[in-house]
Amino acid sequence: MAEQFDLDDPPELEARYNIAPGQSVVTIRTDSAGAPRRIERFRWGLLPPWAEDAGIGLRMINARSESVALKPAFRSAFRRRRCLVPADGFYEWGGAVGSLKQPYLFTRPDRGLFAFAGLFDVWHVGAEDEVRSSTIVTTEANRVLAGIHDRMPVILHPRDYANWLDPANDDIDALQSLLVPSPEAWLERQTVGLRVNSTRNDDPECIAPAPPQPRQGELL
DNA sequence: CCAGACGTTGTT
DNA sequence: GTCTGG
DNA sequence: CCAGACGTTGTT
DNA sequence: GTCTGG
Repeated sequence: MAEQFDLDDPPELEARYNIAPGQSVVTIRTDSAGAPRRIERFRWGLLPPWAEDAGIGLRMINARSESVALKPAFRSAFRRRRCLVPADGFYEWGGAVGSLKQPYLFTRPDRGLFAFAGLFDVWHVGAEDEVRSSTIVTTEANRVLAGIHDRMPVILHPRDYANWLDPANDDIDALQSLLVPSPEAWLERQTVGLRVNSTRNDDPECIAPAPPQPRQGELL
């Protein structure tokens, strides 16, 4: 689960529209400030070395910025194994629509890429095999999320990528100070269809605007 | 000291 | 591994 | 995160 | 309610 790519010969990464916890995400990290950055796929859901089974990771898909420096599950990864998780959108779920939840898509206004603050870890299975996994740091939501959800993933400013990635950076306070809600201008919100709620749907239709809701009294 | 947890989200 | 609770 | 299953004996 | 699968 640590497929690695050559940055001098960048791969065509398949587009994903609906990534479930436990599936792989693309990550960027580096061994040192001077070393080349690596693109790798890590399993989403942090598996600390002491995990007894891979199921632990499914409960570690996010790490709270407020406590990430102290929690046993994340502390060492926060100190020494930080990464970026590039994406051009994320979903959050708002109130119920009948028995289902309404998903919303958040993107940059220009639909460009951003980078989540991520952590990774290495879980050893026996002497040979290992699983590399990652988690995404969350923080208080900004106003673009208002009324939908009170948490959001941390989106790093590009000028902070190098500091975040440098494994030798041990300025915990400075690192922690990066884990804040993004400026509102970085994101816009769009209502998308309920098909996002099933991770079996992973295609461009997931990010299409939601079909208009027929209202009561309206003819079909 | 040993044993047991180690997490987030959202809900009641 | 490391922290918390007892 | 959300959706969907969650169970055994014994057989239409 | 809680666990599993995606």
